[in-house]
Parts: sequence; structure tokens; C-alpha cells
Amino acid sequence: MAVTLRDIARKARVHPSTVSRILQNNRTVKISEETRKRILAIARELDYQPNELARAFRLRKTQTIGLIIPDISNSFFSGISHSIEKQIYDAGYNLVVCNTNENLEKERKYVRNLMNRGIDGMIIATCQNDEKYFSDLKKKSLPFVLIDRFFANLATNCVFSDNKNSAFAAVEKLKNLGHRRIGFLRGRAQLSTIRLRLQGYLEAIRQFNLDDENELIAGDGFTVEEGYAATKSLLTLQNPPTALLTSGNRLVIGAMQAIKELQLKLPDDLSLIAYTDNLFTPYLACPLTTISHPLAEMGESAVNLLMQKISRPEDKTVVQIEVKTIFSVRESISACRPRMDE
Amino acid sequence: MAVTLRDIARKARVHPSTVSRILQNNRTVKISEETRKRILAIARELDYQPNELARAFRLRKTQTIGLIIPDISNSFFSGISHSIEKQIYDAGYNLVVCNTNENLEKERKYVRNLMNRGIDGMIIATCQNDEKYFSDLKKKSLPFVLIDRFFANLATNCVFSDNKNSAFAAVEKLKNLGHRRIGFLRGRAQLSTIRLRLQGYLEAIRQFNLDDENELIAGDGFTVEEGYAATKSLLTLQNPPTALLTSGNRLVIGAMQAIKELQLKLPDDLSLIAYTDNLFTPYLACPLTTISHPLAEMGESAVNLLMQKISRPEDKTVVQIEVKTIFSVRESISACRPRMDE
DNA sequence: ATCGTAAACGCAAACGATTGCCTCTTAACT
DNA sequence: AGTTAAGAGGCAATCGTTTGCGTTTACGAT
Repeated sequence: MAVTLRDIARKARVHPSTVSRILQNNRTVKISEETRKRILAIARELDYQPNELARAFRLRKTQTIGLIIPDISNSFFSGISHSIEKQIYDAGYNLVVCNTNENLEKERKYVRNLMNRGIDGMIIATCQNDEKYFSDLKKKSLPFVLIDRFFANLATNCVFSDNKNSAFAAVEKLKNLGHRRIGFLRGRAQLSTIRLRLQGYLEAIRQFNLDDENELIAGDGFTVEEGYAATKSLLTLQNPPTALLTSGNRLVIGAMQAIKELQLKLPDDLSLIAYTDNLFTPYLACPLTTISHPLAEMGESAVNLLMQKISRPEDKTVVQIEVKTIFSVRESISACRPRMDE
Repeated sequence: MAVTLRDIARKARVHPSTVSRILQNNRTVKISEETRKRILAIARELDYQPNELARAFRLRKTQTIGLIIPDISNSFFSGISHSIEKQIYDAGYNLVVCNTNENLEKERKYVRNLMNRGIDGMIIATCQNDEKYFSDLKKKSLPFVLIDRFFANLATNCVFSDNKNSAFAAVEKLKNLGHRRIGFLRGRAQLSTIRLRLQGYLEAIRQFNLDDENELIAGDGFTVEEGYAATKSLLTLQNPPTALLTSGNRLVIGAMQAIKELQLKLPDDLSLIAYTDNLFTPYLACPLTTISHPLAEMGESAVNLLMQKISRPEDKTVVQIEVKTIFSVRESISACRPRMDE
């Protein structure tokens, strides 16, 4: 059905290998300019489309990379994906997007699946908490780059952001506004990003001698609902925080829901700094002070790094790229004032 | 390097075809239970992973479908993608995501590319305005489903929403609130979705005898910036609209920016109904009245339909599925009151 | 002893493209 | 004339799986 090299060869009365060489523009073997023209004309005439599957099979190179992320509908990951796709496409690659929903098993299945399909590399925002998995993966010699989440003790290529410092800076900012009781809406405790943010939060709390209580830290999920529940629990404490640091695109939506429901006004009743990469934050009733990520840059770095590793498989050096988060001060934080009921 | 059927066969002293049959659980040829066990044990022992590339090549079936969308970072498409990925995965397929950025040429390249790679089907939110392209594509006998955007005159499988009726209903709602001068922030005029919304808008305007002026319709793009510019032009007319119908996830962000900048208060100074699928709209200063889409349902329908077409290629019937948009009345609309300066 | 037959498995082609190596022709050079 | 070399292109193997068709063996029936 589809036109193959053979069809062209038959029509041109040459050998398929000749056609292949011409179409690949392979110069190791000489082909006369005349035959070249002739073959190219016939190829065009027959509308020859190379069977990329056959090529990939033969060459062991699919021009495809896999992207493994927890949730494509989360603007953080969709933003990164957008950037990755652009870079990939320009380099002549295709992108297989794999959504794990933070499910360990699904992620592993996808990795195996991608490898069996012969992809050339992977970019992974992992939900694994098991270093060994990735130290094993490294041995398989398929290039990959971790993104956003990584393992401090494991030398893997990765692109991540300054979670610890940014959390520290956020708390410091709130301290400077007079807040001493700062809540942390955490997110999934096992993720490296969250752990680092927690570290930054705790270090600041301790360094500045702020209220250091376990009850000020809540949440261990990533959904809107979990953000809502955790925020509500924080804000209905006997002695609730006067400021909140929120982690995660989804969680912050839940947090806003809870804040609204409790009829608290930002920033008068509560100061809020949110880790979020949503576009709308500047246009809210009270524009949120945010810590956001340079999504395009992250995607670009990850792809560049991966392409490097793909093109030089013998180069085993590990590259770890840290990008700066963006601290945007808007109206959701203000000087701490005593509560009515105090 | 990788373990192949041959390796297993060699070790088990059988022919590769036997191993293949056992691993595929192909019952057309009898294999003794004993050999079966033995082979399976060896396969496990060697950690055999099938070369899916070779299988795909041989079987002409890649278990992969392509998704072509304008912008994965747009919550409308990322929401649909999320749903599609889920369905696809459950059916044992992989998803190649192709981002066109509303670029006609890139879309066409991607389609060709995907076909050369032997994907089993496509789901396309096209930016083509050329029916012929798709009538040609139909002839290639590769199953595809259009999503969101389609061609009224062309019998293609598709999943779309009730753009016309929803726009009509929105205008009617505004009329009932006393608005007579209703602006339409349009979006890319050539898209079927936009055209239909415009039709609904115009029909309502005429049926209810509202202000029918060309200057009330603005915008022909899809970016935040274009939404901002168009909104600003509408709201700074000599005789500006008292209500606005906004089309497109991105545009609405720009619209909010313009509204904010002009220091207009929703809904007192302006009523706003937006086509948007962003999660945040309920939590804005003034929660937006929206027309949104059942993204999960759309993705699911598209996949189901595509899978049907893939599994029964001989069935040439065309299925067109219309889903209902969701009209959520919130606080951004109110009764029309005369402007101060009138 | 012969035939039939079913069970169990082997054989080899095929999918389409690539590539190292070989062959043939022609022309230049000694 | 004979040698050499370059130019132009053919040959066939190969990538890993699948599958239609054969072949062998064993065993029961005649």
C-alpha cells in the first residue's frame, strides 16, 4: 500500500540501497548527480513517505523522548511540557507524555514501557521516593533528566529549583512584616521539593525565633480538596497562624476556597504567600504574593541537557541545574495586626 | 545487549517462534505445558523485555495514538489531555502530544510525521481552516477524531460542544438583566468554535433587538495580550458595552487585566460572562459567571470513539458527539444600571 | 505392517530501511 | 598495453518478531 524504497527502486531500475543513500543524502558512497535527480523526482512523484518505524527499528533510534509527569492538567507541569515540546520539536523529536497521577506503580510501568519502545531519552518528574530505583535506572544507560524533583544523595542529571531558599525567604519576608505565627500548607511530605521547602521554612522559623509548633504544619496531599481541608484545619486552630505559606498549584486553589468560606479577608485577616504557577494570581481580588517557577527555562534546560546526553552517550558526567524561583510580592501580605479576639 | 526471543530460544533449545507463541499466548499452535513453563521460567530469569519497536514494525500496530492540540499549557487542552491520557493508558496505548501553537504548517507536519511513525489513530483539535485538508485525510484510512473544532460541512468523527446555544443563552441571560449593549470578545475568527459562538451571539442580539454594532465585536487572537488589547478597545469605546461575553481561556486573563487597569468593578461597572475552563474563576474577587466544558467527558468520548474506529476499521460510519457546556452563574453579572456619565 | 491423525514444534519469509563490502566500468597515467 | 584509482551502484545481511505452512514423532486404529 504505502510507497517504499523498493517501489522507487523498481521504477527507477536501481537498487533500493541506492535510493536509500540518496534520500538520506549519505555521501560515503558516490551517486551520480543524474541518478540523484531522477530518484528524487520519482520519490516526489510517488509521494514517498519513509516508514519511520522501520528506520527506528533498524537504527535503534526513534527520535522520541518520553516525558513522565504527575499531572498534565496542573499548570506547573503543563507549562513545562509546553516548553519541552517546543524544544523537542525543533530538534526533530517527538514527545510521549505519560501521566502518573503521583502513582508509583504507574510511573514504573511507564518507564519500562518507554524503554521497550526504544525511546531515546526521558524527562521525569518522579513521584518515587526510592533512590535505588533511579540508581538502577542509571545502569540501563538510557539518558534521562529528572525535573523539579530529585534525590540529593544521588548523582543524576536534573533540573530543579531553589526550594529551600525560596521558602526561607518567604518566611523571612513574613517575619519582617511582624508575623510570628506562620503556617505551612505542606503538600506531599515525601517529595524532595516539599521536603526542601519544609527545611527552609523550619530553618527560618528557628533562626528568627518564630512560633515553632507542629500544628502549624498541615497537609500531605496534592489535590484541591486536600488543600482545602488542610487550610481549614490550620485556620480553625485554637491559635491560628496569621500568615500562611502554601505549597502547590492545586493546594492553593483549595486554600482560597477555605479562606473564602471562613470569610477571612486577605491580607487583613491573613497574609498569604503561595507557591503557584497559575496565570491568574495577579488578577485575584487580592493579588497573591507568589513564588513561581521559570517554566520555560526549566523545560529548555532539561531538553538541552538531555540532548547533550543523547548525543554523547559516552560522556557520563552528571549535570545538575538549579533555576531561581520568582518571588512576586503582591497584595496578599501585610503587616501583622493583632486579632480582634486577642 | 538486550535479551531477545533468540536468546531465550537458544537457552531453551527451541525455535524462536515457539518462544514467541508462548509469550504471546498464541493458541493456534499447540505447545506442551512443560515447554511452556520452562520457557516462561527462562524468560523471567533473563528478564526478557519484548522489543516493542520490532513488534510494532512487524504487526503494523504501534499501540500509540497522537494528540494534536494548539497549546498544552492552556487549561482547556491540558484538561482534555489529562482525560485522554487516562483513557488511553487503560487501553494499553501511549500518547504522543503534539503542540501546534495554532500554526497551520506545524500541524500538518505533525500529522505527516505521526502517520510515518505508524500511530494507530489521532485526536485533533485542529487549527486548519481548510476543509479539503481533512477530506483528504479521511482517504488515508487512519482513524482520527476531531475535538472541539470541526467542520460543519464535513462528515468526520468529532466531539464538540454546543457553542452556538451557549452563546445565545449567555446573551439572553444578560438581556434579562436589562443589558442592551453587549460586547463580544471574539477570539480567532476562523475557528469553528468561535464562529458558532458568534452566530449564537448575533442571533440573540437580533432576536432580542439588542444593540447590533460591529464595534461591539473585537479580537481575533488567542493570547493574553490580544485579550487585553481587545478588551481595552471595547471598554474605551465612545459608547462602551455594559456587558461582555469573553471567548477563550487565555483571552479572559487579558480581559481581567484590562478591566483591572481601567479600574472597573465587576459586576457594578460591567457584567462579564466568560468561556473559560480555569479552576480559579470561582475564587476571584468577583467570581466569574462562566461557560465551561466537561473536559473529562470530552476526552473520554473522543477516546472511546477513536478506539471504536481503530478496532473496526471497516466500519465507516461517522459519529459526531455533542457535549453540553456548563453555565455557572456567579457574581460577575448584575442588572444593568445606567452609567454615571450618561 | 500400514495408515491416519493429532500433538508439538521447526522453518523461513516478511515487515522496510540501512550499510559494509563487493563489482564493474571508465579514464588517466606510466 | 597494462596498471591503478576513482566513480557509480549492486548485494545481502541485519534489526527482533510474527506466522503460515511443514515436518517429525507417537500412538491408536485397521
